[in-house]
Amino acid sequence: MNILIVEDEKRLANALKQILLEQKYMADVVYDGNDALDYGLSGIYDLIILDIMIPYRDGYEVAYELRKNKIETPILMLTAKDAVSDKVTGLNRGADDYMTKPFAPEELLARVKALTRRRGEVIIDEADFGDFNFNASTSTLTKGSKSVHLNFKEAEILKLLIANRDIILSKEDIITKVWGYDSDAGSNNVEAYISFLRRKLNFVNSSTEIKAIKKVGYRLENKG
Amino acid sequence: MNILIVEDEKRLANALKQILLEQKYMADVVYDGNDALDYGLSGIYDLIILDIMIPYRDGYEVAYELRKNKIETPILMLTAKDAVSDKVTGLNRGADDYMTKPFAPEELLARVKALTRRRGEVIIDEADFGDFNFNASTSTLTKGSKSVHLNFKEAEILKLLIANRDIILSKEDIITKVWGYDSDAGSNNVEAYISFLRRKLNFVNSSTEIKAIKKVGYRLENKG
DNA sequence: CTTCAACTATAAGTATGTTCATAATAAGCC
DNA sequence: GGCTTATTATGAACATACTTATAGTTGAAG
Repeated sequence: MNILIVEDEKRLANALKQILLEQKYMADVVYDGNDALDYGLSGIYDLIILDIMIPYRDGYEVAYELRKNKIETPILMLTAKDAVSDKVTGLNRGADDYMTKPFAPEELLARVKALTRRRGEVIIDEADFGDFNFNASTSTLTKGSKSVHLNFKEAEILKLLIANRDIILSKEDIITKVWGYDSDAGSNNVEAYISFLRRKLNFVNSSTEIKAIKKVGYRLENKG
Repeated sequence: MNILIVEDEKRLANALKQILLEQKYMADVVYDGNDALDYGLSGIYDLIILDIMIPYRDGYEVAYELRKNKIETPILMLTAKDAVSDKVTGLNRGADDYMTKPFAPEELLARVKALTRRRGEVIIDEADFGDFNFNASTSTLTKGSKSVHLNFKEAEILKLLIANRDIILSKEDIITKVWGYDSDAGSNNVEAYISFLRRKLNFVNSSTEIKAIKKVGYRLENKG
């Protein structure tokens, strides 16, 4: 899956690329409207993430030109939170969706997923690890007949741990991915949630453990 | 858009049909697994909402048979909340998504929308009424440079009011659609939220009013 | 044994949703 | 028009869920 990121703020552009690469998307980055148009017109992308406030041509114009040239690539527009939104109202008619900055990585990924979903593709977001099952669409952690509901942050962290079962996740990783790239959450926030998660894993009698590797991070481990 | 509802609990089946018809979907209802298969095999549906616990053949079997017969219609499975979910884990591989009962109409509609979305179709959920703009994907109510965030219930009610701009919505309607078909919320719940909404409309200096029609319901009105 | 990272209980903060009591308002009646 | 009554409006209290912050405890490595 190929994604074009159009964003002049380098820090954000890199963060976006990072987030997408980790989810096995391919991502290219350009920093202004002219390049955006060049790259976009190639038609090789499955999605274009397009900031509105960019040099040379703004996002609206890029979207408009692409559509005029019969490029049907889905466009996810990014707007600043304080931007006057009636401008948006009338103008973003080339976009398929948009979101306001700043945003949490998960929100971005959900939208990217929706926009790149192919007909017939399964939505169910259910994962197994060790002896438990985690249903992301209902945020329910189950083992046998026991279930608990996970709240948002617990669920995000558990999903991360499951997705990265083979590598050790650092607290910084977790903060960046769950709290957001510009969050100021501290490491203890992560520790607290890890603690909540362990309690719930324990509650459903799972034999899976969240192992802490000192000074490095966390990893799921399946004792059994 | 054609939807097949497979649900033996009549009350729920009717509620589902109601909800869908109001959103301009076409909906047929059948009450058991045999009929589900007959109807489903016709291939005329864009979506099948399939309860698991139904007479003759359960939902899993229906889904499996459909897929075996090359029917690619998206399937949204319904499960009871207390159903043992590891059964689900292994078996629902014919389904595209599923949700647990009971659910709020909006959750259903969101999933239906996702499953029936066509490539290139716009997701942006933004509505204008009178002088304000409401962005459903960020739950933001805006007029000019002023914005407020609406919480879930406020947003749902406002969406309802906008969508039904020409008719008067009764409190019962609102309860059914926002709180759910089996909710026991009272009319004052609605009144309270209407009050919150008016305060927020006022905060952004909108000249739009939520007009109360005594003994009947509410309607948006655009003074200006 | 000491030290530092990790752990966890608990409290405080924030957002949301519900309920209750009372105030305001409109409609019907004299 | 005033009076009565039913309905709606609203502030405040209450309840709950989630998140963050504080601080003391535990435990492993050196």
